[in-house]
Amino acid sequence: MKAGRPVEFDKAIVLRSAMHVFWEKGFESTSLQDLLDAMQLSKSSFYQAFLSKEHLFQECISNYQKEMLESLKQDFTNSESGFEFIESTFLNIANSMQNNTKKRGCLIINTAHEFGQKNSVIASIVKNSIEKFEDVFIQAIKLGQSQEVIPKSKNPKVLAKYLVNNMSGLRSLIKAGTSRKQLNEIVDVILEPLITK
Amino acid sequence: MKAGRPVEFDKAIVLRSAMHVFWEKGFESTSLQDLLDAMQLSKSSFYQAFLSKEHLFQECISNYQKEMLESLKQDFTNSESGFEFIESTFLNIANSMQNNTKKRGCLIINTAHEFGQKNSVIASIVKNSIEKFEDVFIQAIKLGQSQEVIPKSKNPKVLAKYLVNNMSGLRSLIKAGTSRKQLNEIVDVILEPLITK
DNA sequence: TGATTTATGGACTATTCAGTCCATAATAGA
DNA sequence: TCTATTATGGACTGAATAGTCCATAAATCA
Repeated sequence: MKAGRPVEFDKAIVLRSAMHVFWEKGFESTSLQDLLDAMQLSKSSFYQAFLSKEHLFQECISNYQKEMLESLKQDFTNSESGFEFIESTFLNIANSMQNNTKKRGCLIINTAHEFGQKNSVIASIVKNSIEKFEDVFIQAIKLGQSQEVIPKSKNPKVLAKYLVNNMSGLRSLIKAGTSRKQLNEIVDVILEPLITK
Repeated sequence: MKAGRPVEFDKAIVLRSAMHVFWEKGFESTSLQDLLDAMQLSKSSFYQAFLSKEHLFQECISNYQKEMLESLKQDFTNSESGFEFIESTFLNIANSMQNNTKKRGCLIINTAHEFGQKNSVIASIVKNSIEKFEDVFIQAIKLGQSQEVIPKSKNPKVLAKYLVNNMSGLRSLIKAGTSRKQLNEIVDVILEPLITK
């Protein structure tokens, strides 16, 4: 029935390329040309496939969230201790700054900063993402409680939000140039409310 | 000896106007026209007085830092308890989100996010600012320790960095749309390491 | 008043921006 | 091979960008 010239690129691959550019430079500072170069697409193909820079961005942050969440869940599944999962998640962030590419921080948090509440579609993707991350922490905290490491008096939901708060904070401090050693010292304090009282 | 047409604007006043625009929109998304409108200046006067958009921005964030730091120090001076000063600082942030204008967050943290380490001049202003804020917290923690509220076993420098970390985190969560109630719950947890053990 | 000095308004430039459009290329099915 | 269909390259648009430049305005000093 239908026919037509076939697409010459793999959508998943070019989406990933675009995501990395946005992650590196943010939305506003990424020009269409930056995207076309990274994605190796002509303008026509770009607009045909992604409608606009903003639509593409939405796809990118949704993709990012999906990948990061899966990776976090995987780490959690592989971990036997609720507390140690949380601890290693934070240590990973603190030590990721040695890696230049990781100074980009978290695309979701970056987006929260760049967009705030200005764009409702993007704001809701951000909010939803944060809640998903929280959910993983909630499960880890509950596991830690059942393992008698985290006190049962603590409210898992509140603690999880506190953890997300500190994840965001670390991202900011990394961008501000805080040293790895200092970040690790901070992480020690961050974990205290999980085990005291 | 010298003469010449006198300047028709108050530099401090127009600087403050510019600062508010940058605070609201960030550096990149603020156009020169936005600035000229807010400052009520012609292009010539602008460039004569401020050299470039970037120079102006540097002046603005330096000014912001000065003002905020003075305000924080004032609060500290007016406070009798080291712990209560810290507590009320955090509660203020958590509750500031009701105010629309405060959703702008902290200009220094916003700048850390927007620039990262891309611009060394700006990066060093940001780093310096953060250290100044830390210093106030260090003093407050030491006061709290002498008042037997904060355990003397704690390292004031590390605790102060932890507090800055959480300040940044709160700014992010506010931008991401977290509710006031949730922010207040988070603050309760944030303060725990100051008083336990 | 006239000379000097500085500020200002606004025209101008060159670049970049996101996005459109169309002629053409490349395929599948008949 | 012919037709229908979709993808693509690249020219083009109009708006916005930061920044320059110069003639003129407005003041002081002599």
